[in-house]
Amino acid sequence: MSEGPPDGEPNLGLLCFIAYRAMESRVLDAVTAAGFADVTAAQGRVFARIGPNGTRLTELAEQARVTKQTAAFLVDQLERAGYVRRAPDPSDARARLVTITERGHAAIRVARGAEAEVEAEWTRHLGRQATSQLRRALTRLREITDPYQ
Amino acid sequence: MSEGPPDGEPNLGLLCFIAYRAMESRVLDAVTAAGFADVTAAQGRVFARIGPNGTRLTELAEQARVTKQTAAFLVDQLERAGYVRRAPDPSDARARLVTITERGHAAIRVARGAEAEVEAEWTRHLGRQATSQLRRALTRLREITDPYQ
DNA sequence: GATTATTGGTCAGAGGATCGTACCAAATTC
DNA sequence: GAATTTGGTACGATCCTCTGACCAATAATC
Repeated sequence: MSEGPPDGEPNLGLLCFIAYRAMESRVLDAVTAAGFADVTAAQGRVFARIGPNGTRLTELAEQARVTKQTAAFLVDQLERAGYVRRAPDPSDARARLVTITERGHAAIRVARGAEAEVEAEWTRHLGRQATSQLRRALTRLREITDPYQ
Repeated sequence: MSEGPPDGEPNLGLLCFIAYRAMESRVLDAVTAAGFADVTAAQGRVFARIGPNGTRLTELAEQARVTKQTAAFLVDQLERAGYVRRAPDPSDARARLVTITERGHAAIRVARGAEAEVEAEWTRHLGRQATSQLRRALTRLREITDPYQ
C-alpha cells in the first residue's frame, strides 16, 4: 500500500525541481544571449505573471508567491531596465498597474521561443503522448498545489 | 498574436516549479514543526544528497548544482546545527567526508514522512496510474536535464 | 456621515543564498 | 621532479527575501 518513491529514488518534488531548473536556465540563457543581459530568474518569475492589461503589484506578489515588498523590489528593477512601466489604476487611486513595454514584449518573444525549443526537446525524448500526459498531470496537480491558478 | 503570459497555458517548466514549490514548503513545514526549527530549504537541498557513507563537498556541490563555496557555506550551518559532521577522507588527505549525525537521521525520517504524505495526496488527486506515469516521465526527463543523475 | 477595518503600496533594515576571484595543499600526470 | 589537476577555504559583492512599521485610499459598519 506504499505510494512513496521507490527506495533511493528522488521524490516527485525533487524530480519537478530538476526539470524546472533545466527549463529556467535554458530560457534565461537564451534571453541573455539575445541581448537582454540584465534579467534575472527572480525578475522573470514576477514578469511572467503580468497580464495583457496590466496587473497590480499585490496580485503579482500573490501569484509569484512572494511578499509585496519583494515584488516591488523586482518590479523596480524591471522598470529601471525598461521592461515594464507603472501606470495609475483608473479604478483605484491607491493602486498602480504594472504593464509591459515594447522592450518587455521583445524579451517575452525570445523567452517563448526558448520555452518552445526546450519543450520540443522534451517531447522528442519522451514521445508526444507521454509529454501531453505529463502536461495534463501537472496541470491537474495545480488544482491542489496552486491557490492562485 | 498577443504574447500576454496569462493567455495560453504555462509552460512545463513553470508547472514543475509550482509542484516543486508545494512539496518543498510542505516538507519544510513538517520538519520545522517536528522541532528541527533551524533548517532552511537550501540546506535541505544539499543535505538530501549526502550518501550513507558520507560524501565529499565537491560532489555535494555538483549534485545540488551550486558552487563549492555555497555548498561549504551550507554545510557549515548544518554542522553547527548538529545535522552533519566532517570526517577526514581516508583515501585523500585533502578531502573531508560529510556524514549525517543521529540528529540528521531523525530529521530525514520526518522529511521522508512528509514527502510520502504529499505524494499520497497527489496520488489521490491524480489517480494511481497517472501518478506513476508522471513519475516515469519526470525520471526519464532527468536523462536530458540532469547531468549528475 | 463618521468611525473603523481592509487593502494597495512604500520605506528601512536585516539575514540568507549565491557567485567570482584568489589562494593553498595534496594528489596526479608527465 | 616539475606541471597540472583536484578538494577545499577565505573574502567580498550582489541578489533575493522577509519582518516590521507606516501611509493613504477604499470599503464596511454603525
